[in-house]
Amino acid sequence: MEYMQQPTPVLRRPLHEEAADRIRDLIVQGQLAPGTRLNERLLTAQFGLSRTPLREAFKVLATEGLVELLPNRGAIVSQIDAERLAQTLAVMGALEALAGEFACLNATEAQLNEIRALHYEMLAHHARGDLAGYFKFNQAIHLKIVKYSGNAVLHTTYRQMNGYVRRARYMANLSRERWDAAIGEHNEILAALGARDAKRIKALLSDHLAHKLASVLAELGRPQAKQVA
Amino acid sequence: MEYMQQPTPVLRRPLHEEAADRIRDLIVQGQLAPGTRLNERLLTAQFGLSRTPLREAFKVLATEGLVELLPNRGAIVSQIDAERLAQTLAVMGALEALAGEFACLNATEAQLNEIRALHYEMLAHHARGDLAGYFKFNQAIHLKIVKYSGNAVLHTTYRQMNGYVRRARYMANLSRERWDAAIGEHNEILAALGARDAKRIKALLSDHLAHKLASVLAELGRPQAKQVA
DNA sequence: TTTTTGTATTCTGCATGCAAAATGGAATAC
DNA sequence: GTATTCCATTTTGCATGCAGAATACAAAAA
Repeated sequence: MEYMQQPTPVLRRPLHEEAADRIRDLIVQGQLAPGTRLNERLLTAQFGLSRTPLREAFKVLATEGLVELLPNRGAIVSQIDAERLAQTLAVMGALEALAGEFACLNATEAQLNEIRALHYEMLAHHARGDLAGYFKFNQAIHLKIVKYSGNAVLHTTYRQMNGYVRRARYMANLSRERWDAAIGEHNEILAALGARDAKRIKALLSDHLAHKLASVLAELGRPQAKQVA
Repeated sequence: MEYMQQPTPVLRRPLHEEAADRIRDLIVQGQLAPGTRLNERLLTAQFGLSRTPLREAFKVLATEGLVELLPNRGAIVSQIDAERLAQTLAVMGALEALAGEFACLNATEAQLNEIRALHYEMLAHHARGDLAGYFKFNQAIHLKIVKYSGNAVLHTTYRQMNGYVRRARYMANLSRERWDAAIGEHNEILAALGARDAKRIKALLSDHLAHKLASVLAELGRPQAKQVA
């Protein structure tokens, strides 16, 4: 026979990937707080695998910046450093502005409608004063814009940085003014997307993320001297 | 006694880091061509370590995108995909434009002088028609600008992408016109840096990288349909 | 009490072992 | 000649073993 059997969809994923995904989720969701030690014995027992793939997962997560490897003292969940947070948000701003441009050019109408749906969900949560719900849909919108840019490198990079930033939970005391302003900005962003106005969306997203950064910096009390963010 | 002995500078680095660094260099320098299989037995023999840290290094390099892990078939040097290359260059453009702004604000005069020195070295190689020498100093200048932005996240991200891109060696047949134009752009960039003109350097770097991208796309024959780069 | 020292235990970093999968031919069938 | 089957060898993925570093903690000293 000369036909090929397609390589079995996903019979089994490598254990180190499985482990990395599970730990990553625990970290990003906040179940594993910054500074928490990642005890190998406990985690191998919890995940039902051996130390080898677990330790491989540690290395992957360290490369992503979610975990810190201390020589001879194992791995801890990386601390949320105010300066690094600010720097990351600055970079995310540039990335998302670029993503917005591409999304204007490449996104299908169906994809824009997905974003519109999320937008109205978000408005609903804002109207109710539900910050957590707002936050969730807000995140989803930003991620969709980046995804529909069609640039996979951009998407991967952005998501990784978002994983670091999400842990900060700085939104907890978002002021009402800033919240309302953000909603206004989102309305404009949606309009620009619908109009496929790349220049405008770039400017809007750039400003939107700059405001977000400013509000985070205010929250943190501007601990850094230089303006690298 | 209550004094602390400082934690020994670097008595020994973890083996997986050592291995990752060595393999990364081999890949970025082009000694290990895209598609090359990374045989564990050979590499452990060559590096004088066991499979465990070597395989950890593979996972790190896979996370960085330099290596691809094929289930049950080990690791290969990742292929240079034209689309991914274009997407990466687009992202690097946005990153470097941002870096330029920060560098204008943060770089010391001494740091600018370093960049000036590299610039003149580059001009010398251009004058001699030495493409390899030009390429080397051109790279160095761009990396310095990103470094002196003072944004470590930006720097790390940019360097990682640069590692992927460098392997393409697309500069091999840079046209004389484009080369001369690039030199002109670099002169302007240097002037804007010296003048600490953030707005201008952002525009200049954005254009400069867009031109670079265009020249690479021309080289590759524009294989992608959508404009995601 | 507070600090220091000694020691048992735990944990990490790396090497090695083992089963399953993949690879490379040689022999066979078409 | 080309394609298929079989088997030996290699290679991978993961588990386990072992030495040394780190940690915890009790006893001794200040």
